[in-house]
Amino acid sequence: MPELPEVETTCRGIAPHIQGHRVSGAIVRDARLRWPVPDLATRLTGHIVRHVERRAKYLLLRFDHGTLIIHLGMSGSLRILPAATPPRRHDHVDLLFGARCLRLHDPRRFGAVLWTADDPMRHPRLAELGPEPLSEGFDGGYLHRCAARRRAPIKSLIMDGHTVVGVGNIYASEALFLAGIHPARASQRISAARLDRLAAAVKQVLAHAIERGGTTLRDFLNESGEPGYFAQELFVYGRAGEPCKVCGTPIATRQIGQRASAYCPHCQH
DNA sequence: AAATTCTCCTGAAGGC
DNA sequence: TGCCTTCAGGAGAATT
Repeated sequence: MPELPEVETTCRGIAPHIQGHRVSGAIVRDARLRWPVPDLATRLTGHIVRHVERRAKYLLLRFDHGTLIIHLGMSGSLRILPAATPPRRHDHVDLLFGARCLRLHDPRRFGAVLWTADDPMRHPRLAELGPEPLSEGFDGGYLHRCAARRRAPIKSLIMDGHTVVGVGNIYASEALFLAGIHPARASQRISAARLDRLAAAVKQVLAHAIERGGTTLRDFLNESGEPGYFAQELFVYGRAGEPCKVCGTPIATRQIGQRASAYCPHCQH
């Protein structure tokens, strides 16, 4: 499940291999992703990838005549491989660069490959997104304004891309633990001081994970490509029933906004 | 407007 | 061993 740190790591991993390189062809083996994949061969062959960047969990491959927008969904991954590498099951899309290719693998097909000839930031998928969590625009004050008069659980609020992008279930859970805030607490009933701590915690867990992802052996030229987080560093996510690492109380879980949510009943209020 | 529910899809895990 | 059921999960769409 690619979270923001993994998408960022993917972005950094593939950029050196395709930025400034000319697309020599494309193969769409299965166009049935979240939305139908457009005819990439016709659209991209002969064009040069000018820049690779990330916005939220979207990867943007900028060309002179438009931008390819890629989302990895729940199970997607991108790798740089020899173009002749036989495709495995669920290898849906190849962007060819001479002897190499950028290959999209996505078993659950929740991912997306979209094309826009206009400013990608105005694309319907990107236009309404909130600030990047690691940007200056995201802080306690901003979160406090978002939380005002909102009765939704704080966990739902920070996982909503309109509030802030890239905070998935793992990092929302971990950040709320670090901030000592119960995931189900009504957003409007949390003090500005505690929201300061929450914003800081979100930045902390994401920055740490990105740092780990960047320093971990991730070779986009070969296999590898494991999750960008480390189970032994998690305080609550995936630890239901296990003792809290701080106080020893068993970690509890409950459904919040259709998502499993783990928290420490003693440390989080 | 805000909140909630439904939906997509497959691999993994659990039950027997 | 193997078949069947259940479930997770990002985020858009539909619904209340």
